Formats: sequence, structure tokens, C-alpha cells
Amino acid sequence: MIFRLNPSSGIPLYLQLMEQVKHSVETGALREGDQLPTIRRLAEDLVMNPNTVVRAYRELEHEGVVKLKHGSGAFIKESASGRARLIHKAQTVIQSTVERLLSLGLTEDELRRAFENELAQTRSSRRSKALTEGKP
Amino acid sequence: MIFRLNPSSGIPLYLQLMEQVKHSVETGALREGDQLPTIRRLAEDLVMNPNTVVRAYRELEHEGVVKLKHGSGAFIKESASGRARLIHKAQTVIQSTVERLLSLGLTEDELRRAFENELAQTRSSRRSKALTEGKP
DNA sequence: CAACGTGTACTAGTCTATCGACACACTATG
DNA sequence: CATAGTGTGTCGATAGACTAGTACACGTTG
Repeated sequence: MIFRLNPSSGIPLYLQLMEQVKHSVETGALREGDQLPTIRRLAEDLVMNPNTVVRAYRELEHEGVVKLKHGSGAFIKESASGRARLIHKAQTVIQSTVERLLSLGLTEDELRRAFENELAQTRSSRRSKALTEGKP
Repeated sequence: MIFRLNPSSGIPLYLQLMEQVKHSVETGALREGDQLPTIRRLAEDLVMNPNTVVRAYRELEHEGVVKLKHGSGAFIKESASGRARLIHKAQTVIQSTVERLLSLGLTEDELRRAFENELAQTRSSRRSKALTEGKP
């Protein structure tokens, strides 16, 4: 449950914190129902403003990873572990694909771009498919 | 050779322009040696500042897609088509992987995150591998 | 029911990315 | 060799993201 952030990495602190929480859930270090550190407590430990921790926690709540309870604290949501396992499986598939494409000679940036293009492409086709099937 | 940008999409104009140029190369609409529109001409057509076109062109040059010739114009680089074909092949592989993972129930954001994680992971292992093999 | 600990809300400062205005330097062309 | 058309460079304005400071509201606990 020790989070370590890098203030000079260029990556926003609240994003780094979100990453670490998600990662802890995926590795099982944090389980359903576990309480996260208090906002103030964590802010003090990491030497940053409580609002930055709030930002991270609130976005994690928005993503369905944690549940904030006014007056009590922040807790790992029920469904979080299941999704974590799903994502962990996906990681294997992604790994082999990425390795294959990199070995073909693609640069990391080219790979990222092709991936984003594919998401955009698939997104629009999913939309039209949902429409024809009557699932808005 | 008609580029169409969306000023209110939240995506920077110079990035949108870069995308369109790259896409044109990948589809074959732009071939090796072809001249791109003049900076001022394109800026006028797209109703934006010449500097924004410059930004796009310069980054494309940095990526090896185009070659800027002082006094003459901007041209598609020699090696660009070859890379475009490579990327086009990669797109097929990526497509099947993305579709498979989406059908497993992953959200787009989860997929994106897992992908970025994989890149970071692979990046660090590539680094250490290069070191042990003496290829800095 | 009081007091402490929790998350919440509002406001403001700072920094960076993006885009724009304008003057400079090179090159083809007649 | 002049001129028009090309890319190059410098500077500034603006908007948005990120972080911080401070006061408020709810809930648990004795």
C-alpha cells in the first residue's frame, strides 16, 4: 500500500496516483472492500495538496474502481477485482500482439497511432451497428 | 488532396492535419515525391494561421514522412510509401486483436490503458535487452 | 449530542500547449 | 539579376490543465 510518485516525470500527479491504485487492484494488493488511505493522510505522505488526491479518487470513482463514502473514507468497489482479472487476461493477448508488431519493425509511435486509429474506426462501426440493432 | 479539419473537436489543428497527411500517404492518395500544398496556400484554404501548418509540416518532417525544401516546397519523402504499406499490414493485425478484446467486454478506455502499459513494459525490457547485447 | 475525522466545494495561482502576427532567408524562374 | 513564391524564425496572446489554499458538510463514535 505504499505509493511512490515522481513529481518531475511530466505525468500529472493525480494520473500517477490513479495508475498505482489500479495496478494495486490488478495485482491483488488491494481487494474488494479494502479501505484506501485517507485523503489528508495520503496527501501528507506524498507531500502534495489534498485536492490532488481528491482529483485522483474522484476520477477513480467515475471509472468504477473505488467508492467514496462521505464521512467514512474511500473503498475499493465490489466489481473492481473481477474487472481487474479480465484486464489481466487481456494484457497477455496485447503483449503478444505488440511484440509481434514491434518485431516487424514498427516504431512505438507508429504502433500507438495505428492502435488509436483502430479504436476510432471500431468505435464508429460499433455505433452504426448498435443503431441498426436498436440498441442506442 | 482535400483536407477537412474540425476546429471544435478538442484535438489540436496541427495534429489533425498531420493525421490527414499520413492517412493520405497510407491510402496512396499521396505518393513519394508528390508536392504538398504550400504553407500559405493550405493555411488560407483551411482558414488558419500559416504557423499552424508549419507546425504540422515540421513534425511530419521529424517523423520522416515529408521533406521540406527551403524555397521550393514540401514533398513526400522517398521512404514514406514503404512504411505506409508496413503500417497498413499492421492495421489488420491490430484490428482483429482489438475486436477480440472488445468482444470480451473491455471498455475502450481499459483497452487503451492496457495497451499503454504494455508499451511501457516492453520499452523497459527492450532497453535492458539492448544493454546486455551491447547495443545502446 | 458533541467532537473529531472524513469527503466536498469554491477560489485562485502557475505553467504549458496551442495558435496567431510579422519580419527574415532561400530558390526557382523569366 | 530582379522578383515572386517558398520555407524559417521570433515574439506574444490566449486558453486550458494542473496544483494549491481555505472553508464547508456529512457520519461515525464515544
